[in-house]
Amino acid sequence: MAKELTSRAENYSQWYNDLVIKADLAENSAVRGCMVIKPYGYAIWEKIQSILDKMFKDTGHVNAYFPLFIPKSFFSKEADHVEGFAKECAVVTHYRLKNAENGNGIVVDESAKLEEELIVRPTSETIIWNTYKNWIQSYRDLPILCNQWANVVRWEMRTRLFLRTAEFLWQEGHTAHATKEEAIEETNKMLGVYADFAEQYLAVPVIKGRKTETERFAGALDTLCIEALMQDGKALQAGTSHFLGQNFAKAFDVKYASKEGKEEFVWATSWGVSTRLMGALIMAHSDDNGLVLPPKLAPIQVVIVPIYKKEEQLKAISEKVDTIIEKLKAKGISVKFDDRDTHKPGWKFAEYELKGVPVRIAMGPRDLENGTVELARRDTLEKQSYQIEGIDSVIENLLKEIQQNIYKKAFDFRAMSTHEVDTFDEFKDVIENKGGFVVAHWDGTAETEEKIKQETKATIRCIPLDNEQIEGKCIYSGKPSKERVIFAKAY
RNA sequence: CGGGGUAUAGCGCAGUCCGGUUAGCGCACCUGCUUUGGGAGCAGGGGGUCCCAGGUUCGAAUCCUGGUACCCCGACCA
Repeated sequence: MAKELTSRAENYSQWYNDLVIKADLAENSAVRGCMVIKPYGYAIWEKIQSILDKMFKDTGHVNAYFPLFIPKSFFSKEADHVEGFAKECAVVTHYRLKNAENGNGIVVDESAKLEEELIVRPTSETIIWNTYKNWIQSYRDLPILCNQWANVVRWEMRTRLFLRTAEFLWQEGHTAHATKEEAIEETNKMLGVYADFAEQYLAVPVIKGRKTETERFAGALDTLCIEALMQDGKALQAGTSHFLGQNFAKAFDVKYASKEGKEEFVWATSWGVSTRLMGALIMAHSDDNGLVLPPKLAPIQVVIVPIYKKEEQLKAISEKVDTIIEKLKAKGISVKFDDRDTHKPGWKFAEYELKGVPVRIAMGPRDLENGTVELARRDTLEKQSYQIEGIDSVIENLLKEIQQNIYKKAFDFRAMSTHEVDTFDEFKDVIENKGGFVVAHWDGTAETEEKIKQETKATIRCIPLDNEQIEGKCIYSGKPSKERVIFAKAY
């Protein structure tokens, strides 16, 4: 399988696509640019959802739901916002079909044209702020801390499973605050939640940073992000948290009466992560044997494969396995006993490796005699025999160790793939030949950023939040710079 | 929207240039026997609108005309 995955893969993106499909995560749908998330892939998404949802609630947020369709007029109220999204919107123009007069199938009924077109949401700021207008009168109504789990549609030119699909699943938080300070604090807080999630659950190290003006969200005053590095040396924006200032409050006329009795515009934030996180998960950890899932997100943490010749052997194995399953479940570990006789053990081994199951238990006649099982860990592919007695604790610890090891591996890879450069020649060389994060001085202008992008295809991923302030010279213009920023080619 | 490519079984492909047996191969699928500690072996079997429409021809997967869909590279983007 390893050979099959790589030999057919002409490049990294082909490898990625093969992996997604073979690991049974997702496939292209009949609809252009959309994907079908298959049960195994969706189980991972559900894990991501449930953990994030708890983190949101622990930070005082509640869930709500807003409409899929946005009247066109709403959408155009914030100038930057419409500018940023206009080119990728799906538009609903009619509400009825009819039989074609020539008897050839179904056509759009032209008499059912909508007075005002509806936009399928590419993001929900406008419809939500139009709603918040009715919810907010006084400082007593603030803050509003809402999140919604939803699908959105962005009519992208080019798509790739999980990384960029025309329709994707995400969560979008939309908060309203009385003061600028509070909104900025919220923006930072949620970026922290995302970073914690990425590092502790996805086991993907991320850099918390600030987008440059050109990379900023359409309509935001400040966009914070977490940037991750994939194994092919390209960067992936894994989540964003925006400080929207009063832009949307002004566009939708959302004011509140302050304690002092003054009328003030509300301050806003929005933040989101999407099914793209699954792309990050896949590209950060997988190897040629398939997916490598961090135990905290694996739908199946332990799979048990019996090895037997006769029915009696399977029976004997099943009895032993039952007690192991019980103990594991008592520790909250999800376990699957695959006793199908339609596939051979070797086939199952390969299959569960492809699916990234962190720990595999094999039990055969040899083990029955010795009172042992064989444990195999997915991250290192190492195998070792253990006594059945106390195996639940061994596995519990092993899962923790795998979680840490996967993170460490990704962390070391990023450290190894991060290069500081001081000249543009060096910069071009690293971007071209090594990839990864390139840390360099930049003069702070959009012109320089644009020129570097045109010449190298590398963009400024972010300006790290905790960035050390060191004087230097811009690698491109030679003008003074007060800090280094992170460049990379990105997905 | 520019440049390139592809369309043949569930998947991956050969055949097309140079028209001519019953359209073929690998994987997958079904049956049987032997197997089962790393994707088993042998034997047999099923499965086709050769993208669509028209044309040329005794004869078209193959040639001609028109259309459609998808993929890759750019531009755009979470």
